[in-house]
Order: sequence, then C-alpha cells, then structure tokens
Amino acid sequence: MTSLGYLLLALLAQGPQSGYDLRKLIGDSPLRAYSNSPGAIYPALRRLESRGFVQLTKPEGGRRRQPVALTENGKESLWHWLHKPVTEEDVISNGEELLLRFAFMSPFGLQDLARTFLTQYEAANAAYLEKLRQHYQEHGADIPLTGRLAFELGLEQYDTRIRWARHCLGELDKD
Amino acid sequence: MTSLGYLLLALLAQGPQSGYDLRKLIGDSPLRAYSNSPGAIYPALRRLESRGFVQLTKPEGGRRRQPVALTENGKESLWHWLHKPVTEEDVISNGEELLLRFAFMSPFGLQDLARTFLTQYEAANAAYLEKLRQHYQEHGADIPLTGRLAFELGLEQYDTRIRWARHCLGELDKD
DNA sequence: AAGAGCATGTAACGAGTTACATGATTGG
DNA sequence: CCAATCATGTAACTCGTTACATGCTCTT
Repeated sequence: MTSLGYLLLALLAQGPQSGYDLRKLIGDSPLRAYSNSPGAIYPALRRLESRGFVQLTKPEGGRRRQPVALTENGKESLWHWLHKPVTEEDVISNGEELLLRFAFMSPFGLQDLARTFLTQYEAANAAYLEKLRQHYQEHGADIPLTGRLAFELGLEQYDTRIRWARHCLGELDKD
Repeated sequence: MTSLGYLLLALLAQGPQSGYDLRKLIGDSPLRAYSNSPGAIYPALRRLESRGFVQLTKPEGGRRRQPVALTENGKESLWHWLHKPVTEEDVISNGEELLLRFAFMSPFGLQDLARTFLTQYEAANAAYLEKLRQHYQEHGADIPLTGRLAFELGLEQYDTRIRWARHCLGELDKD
C-alpha cells in the first residue's frame, strides 16, 4: 500500500466518489503534492479493488462516471493506517504521509487517536532534532556555507513541527 | 535525471569516490532521506556513466573499490542543475531537491548563484503561500479540525522557508 | 584457514510518469 | 452536428525497493 492508496481510501471514507471526482479533489486542493494523473489514479483504484478495499460499480452504458465505494475491509485498512505508531523513520522519510494521516483523523476520534498521534509525533521529531543538532555540533564547521544554511532550515522545520504539535494538543484541550 | 543522480554528481564534485564511499556519505549524514541501498546507488552510477557524466575506472583484480570520477560533461550537467530557476511547482512538489541544490552551491559562486536562488525561492514560496492562505479563507471552515490543523502546519512551514531565505540573504551580505 | 565485514552487482517487483486512445455528453 | 470537454483506460518507460549473490580483504 502506497500513500496515494491511503489518500484515496481516506477520501472515499466521506462517501462514494468516482475516479474523476477524486482526481478533481486532489488537484484542486493543497493535496496537489500528490499525483492526480489518470495513469496514477485509475490503476491505484484497481489495486484497491483487487485487495477488496473498494468496490467499483460499473455503469450500464459506455464510459461514464463510475462510483467507487469503500468496503468494510477498506474501512478497516484505513483504521489500521491511522492507528500506526509514529516512528522516527517516518518523521525522517515520510513526513508528508504522517501529515496526511493526521489530516484525516477527525472522524475517528480526536481525544484518543489524534492525541496519541501528536504526542508520538512531537517525541519522534524531538528525538531526531536532537541527533541533528549533535551532528551539527560535530561536523557543522566542515560544511561549506550553503550546506550549513540548508542544514539550519532543516533544524527550523523540525522545530516548527514540534511547536505545532504542542499547539495542537492545546487546541484539543478546548473540548 | 533524478534527484539521486544529481546528489551523486554533487558529491563527486568534491573528488572521485567509490560507490561504497558514496553510500556511506549518504547514510551517515542528514542526506539519509535519500536511499543508500546498493540497488539504488550502483544502477544510478551506471546511468550516469552511460550519459557520460561520470567515469568508472575498473580495478585490475576482482571486486574492489572502484573510484568514480566526474567528467566535464558531468560538471556541466551539475552546473545546469544548480542554475535552474526556482519555480512554484518545484516549491510545491520538489522542496527536498531545491534544498539539496542550495546545499551544494557554495563552490559555484555565492554572490551570483546562491543569491538569485534565494530570491527566487523566497518569491515562489511567498506566491504559493498566498494562494494557500486564500484557499484557507474560502474553504477553511468546511474542513474538519485535524485537517485544518494540518493545513496550518503547512502554512507555518512555508513561512519558515521565507524567513529562512531572508535570513540567508542577510548572511550573504556579510562578505 | 575461517569467518566477519568490505564492495559491487543483479533480478523481480511495484508504482508513478508521459503520452496516447476511446467513448460519452454537452454547448453552440 | 461538430467541437470541446468529460471520464476512463492503457502501454512503454523509468526508477527505487527488497532480497539475494558474488568475490575480495583482513583479522584472529
């Protein structure tokens, strides 16, 4: 299962949609970091179907809107994805997917799911940031100027994530 | 040419290295977001060779360190990559690669290359951030809580980039 | 001499890109 | 009724992943 697959499941959790609808949704929103090309979407939907996560209902005529619905298996797979623990590896290499997961958590329980996500997210980012700072202390002097500056942006980005996670936990307390 | 290809060219610009050296360099540094698996590195080096960007010198015996050197064509390709203009599309979908480019600019001219990069980078991020803010104004109310919070992190990240670019321009003035 | 780690290679597979194809619907 | 656009599909290609294979070097 790839990020795009889960994105499709998450979008379908809000009700059946056609492939075309999904393409529009992705292309017209900040999700456009993901691909909305037909060559990505339709094969992805077929894969989801072959795994039983999704049901395609063929229209009678030729080439019209073809609604896709989430199955029970699909719901379950989505649930597992949303509940996966946040690892440091994810934070390093899959930052986008983590954020995607969080963005679609609302219907599945704010107090449990979202809170533990944020706690783990903050911890994992803090742990890696600490390693980065250490690396910077040791090797920062050897790196040429632009490399050092790029490194500093990296540090800032992780710091932003940590502050954001704390801010979100505060927001969730307002319930 | 993929990001990994340019990363290899950039690393080789500091002198010939073996594939194994390159793998270590990538795995032991904050570049570890990139793959350092043999199945990625060695085929990538072969591709660079087949395009004439790199020269592999076979060692006489069997399976030993095999130094890889940047050719003139390779230097030129690297130069073009570093000089590519920063587009809004890059900022949206290729943020990592942009930062990679900047990180390796030092030897190629700070006052020209790095300055124009930063200026374009700031402008492109600001332009997209403006669109994101607009989107948030119009549709923010319809998005469930975690989606909205994820959106806010996105906004923060772009803002961080912009502040960083300005800070860097200030640093470059200290020459 | 044996085994751990060094260094490179490769095959099967999955998934996205680009580009093109195809049939239906709608507007002028 | 013709063109534009809607909606889906597909083939060729590229690249990275995973897992395994191969041979060398160095230590003990």
